[in-house]
Amino acid sequence: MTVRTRFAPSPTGYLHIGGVRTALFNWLYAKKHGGQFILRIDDTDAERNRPEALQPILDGFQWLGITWDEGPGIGGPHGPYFQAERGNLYRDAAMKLLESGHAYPCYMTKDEIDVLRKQAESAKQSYVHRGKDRTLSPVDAVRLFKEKPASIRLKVPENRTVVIDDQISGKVEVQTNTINDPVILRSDGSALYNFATVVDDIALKITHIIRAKEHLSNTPPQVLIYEAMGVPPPVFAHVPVVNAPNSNKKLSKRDAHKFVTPEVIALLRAVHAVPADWTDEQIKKNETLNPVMVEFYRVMGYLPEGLINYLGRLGWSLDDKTEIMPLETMIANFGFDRVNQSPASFDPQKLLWVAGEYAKSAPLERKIDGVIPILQRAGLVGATPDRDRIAKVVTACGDRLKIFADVLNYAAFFFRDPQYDPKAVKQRLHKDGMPEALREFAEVLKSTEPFDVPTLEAKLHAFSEAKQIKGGDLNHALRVASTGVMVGPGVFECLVIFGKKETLRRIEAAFTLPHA
RNA sequence: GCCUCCAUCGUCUAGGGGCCUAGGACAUAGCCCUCUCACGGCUAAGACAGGGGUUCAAAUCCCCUUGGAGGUACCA
Repeated sequence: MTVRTRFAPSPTGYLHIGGVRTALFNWLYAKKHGGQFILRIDDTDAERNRPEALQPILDGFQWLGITWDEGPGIGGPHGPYFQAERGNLYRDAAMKLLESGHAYPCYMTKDEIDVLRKQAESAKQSYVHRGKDRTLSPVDAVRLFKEKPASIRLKVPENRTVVIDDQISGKVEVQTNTINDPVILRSDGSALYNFATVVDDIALKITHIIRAKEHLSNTPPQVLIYEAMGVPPPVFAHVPVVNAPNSNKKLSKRDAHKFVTPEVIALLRAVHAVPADWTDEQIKKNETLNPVMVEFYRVMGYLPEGLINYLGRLGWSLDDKTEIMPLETMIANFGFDRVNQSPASFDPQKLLWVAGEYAKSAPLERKIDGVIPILQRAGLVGATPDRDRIAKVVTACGDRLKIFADVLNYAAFFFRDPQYDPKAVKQRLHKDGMPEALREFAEVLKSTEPFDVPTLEAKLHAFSEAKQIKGGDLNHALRVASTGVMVGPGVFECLVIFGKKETLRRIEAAFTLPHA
């Protein structure tokens, strides 16, 4: 039997980090066993879903390389893959359960149920719903339902223990006496999640249900539905949830705005991810550009493999020391035995480190491609950028580029005039004797040939030795004069990229800077 | 309230009775490298929630307490 796993996102317009991690585990498990990964769209909740909100989710998966074997865009033998289009299947399944005596139409009103619930509460007992119509014979139930439609509830068997052999949580036992007769079909004929998901998982021949731990308590009623439908339940694996950074609270969409800190806002503005005239409040309200969503990392220039690697290691481990591993290793070794039982906090700092590790080994062309849109958004290069020059800049930046947005921190001055940092000017450029030394060294630069790193380096050494000044000081002054800031790639690398003429122009311009 | 699940450094984790005076990684601090920053190297600090058992031996098994999470919907 081939392994079939699935992920069922709601089309909400954005892809949540926690959801991606769950999807990834499903995908890894399917890949590892040569099976299929299915994407099913959970769009039954009409109020919450907007049809146009599906594309960003598909785009997110595509960016990450999480491919699906059946689902939106490609179809498959068990479609449709949109739950909203499967309503009749749910109704048919519910009718079958009615006919087989596993379900009943519940004619009790909300008020009646409330009275019972209150009674139970005042007696300090928990209320477990058992509709009074559950004793109807199947024939009567069907007849009655046809005459007078109502919600349909599953008949939960009495005095039994439902055992779930969860691949991650272990054996979980629940007494049926604590489970309400769940509504499986609303009085308007639409299906409830617990029912729709089981009907679909059966139809799609899902063999392994890998989902977030929060669904563990949904599982016993679902197992009962499988039973009522006469189908053996699939294997369950409930993955612990992803918590917010440094927190023991679930990373949720609801709290997403909390992660849009002043630093994040500054970051988003820096990479021009949001229109310049947006207020902080508007940025906070934006749902997609938020550190809880994958789109944020795409915009900031994270390598998708890095995100995958990080997410794969969140709640799962290969061994006692491996942090960075190629996807093939992850696929070859993924298993429930090494998935943790407790929640894991999402750590943006560690993600950044992982991203940096991937950036180190990324091919130059990839980095150029990654950096261009960011430079374009910042208005630093045009529609047809000079790839050769960007290649030089990216090479000069080296390991400093952990994410592509870093290009703005380290290399913006290559694409515009220096913006002089007052502190740098004061400390480095206007240090005692430096302006004079720099002026003399500029003369040396004029005659420097070839204008390359070794020659420049040798000239500076010779000059500072002859003038009895610290090479470092001259170096710093040269950096500030030509780049405006204290940090960046090696000075000589910068000068070579500028070229002699531009270098001299920048130094000359720096002499006009006022003293503090 | 009731039901279910969870509990090792700030964070991600290794650990499934003796290899543990608890290992690795991120972050933090210091030193080294160095023209700055980043990278790299070295070092430091930092955890078995508490209490009972079981055992010659417990981070590891059992129980209780505490803490946390999720559920308890004609939400998903």
